[in-house]
Amino acid sequence: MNPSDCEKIAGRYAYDGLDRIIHEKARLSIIASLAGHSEGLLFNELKELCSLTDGNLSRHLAILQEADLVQMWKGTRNNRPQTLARLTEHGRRRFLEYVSRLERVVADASRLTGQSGAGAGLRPRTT
Amino acid sequence: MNPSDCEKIAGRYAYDGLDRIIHEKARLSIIASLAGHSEGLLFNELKELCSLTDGNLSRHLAILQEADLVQMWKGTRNNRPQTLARLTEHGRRRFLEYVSRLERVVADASRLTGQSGAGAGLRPRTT
DNA sequence: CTTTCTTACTTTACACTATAAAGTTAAAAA
DNA sequence: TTTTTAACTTTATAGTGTAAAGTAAGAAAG
Repeated sequence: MNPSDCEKIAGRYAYDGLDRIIHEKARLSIIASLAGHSEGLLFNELKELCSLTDGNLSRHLAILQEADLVQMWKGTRNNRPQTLARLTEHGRRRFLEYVSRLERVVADASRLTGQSGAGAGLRPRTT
Repeated sequence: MNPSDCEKIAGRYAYDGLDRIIHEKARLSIIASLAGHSEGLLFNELKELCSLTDGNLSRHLAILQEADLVQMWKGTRNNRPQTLARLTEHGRRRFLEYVSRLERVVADASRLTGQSGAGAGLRPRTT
């Protein structure tokens, strides 16, 4: 196959690998935070790092836990309940997979630079 | 500020710049396709490249047009109506901006490689 | 020439989901 | 013992992605 042909194959830009659960902005924040902190992060640390509200963070963590991407640990610090969140090994792998797909998006985008278009003689839509 | 401190600042992983309109998977597909084809793409070409249904593509194109990221041109080929979609200059800029934020996500992720965690002596949650 | 078929979309209705407001539990302070 | 604060959880809602149904117009068939 001619290399330039791959531009035309069906699904070339479908980005199937962009895992829905990870792709959501808030959860991407959470997972990226956790990826950089293998020892885990406390609920409030995550809240700050990701600029999320309590309820929002709680819901997304539940979704991530459900999907076995994140593991939650309950404990106490200074007689206060504390929740520690950590990436699971599965979550780590899924995230790395996700990122490798992201890299393709970025690579596709670099193709944009330095292109200029030519008009096709069609009239602009009126509706 | 110590470089290692930036890991802790509030909002460090909020990824505010991840434009909601572009971030959506289907629209990211569409925009990336268009970014690589400055001459524009026909409705059916986009449909194929992004593996989207007619209705789906139509809705997302309308949203992108509304946001002035994509421009639509109506014309005819072989006595058949044809719609050509193209990135606007504004859309091109917003996409490049978006991609530069994506690159940060990818950069953050590279930090993941080669880290191993240590347990914190907390018990696994039971609920 | 008019009926059916195909093409190229658009509109609509539904199911899903992200979000924040309200609720809960328990320790600490007053 | 009442109030306040901390640390979440649950719930209600508004918003959104998706596919099924709908539309318009040219082409083919009879």
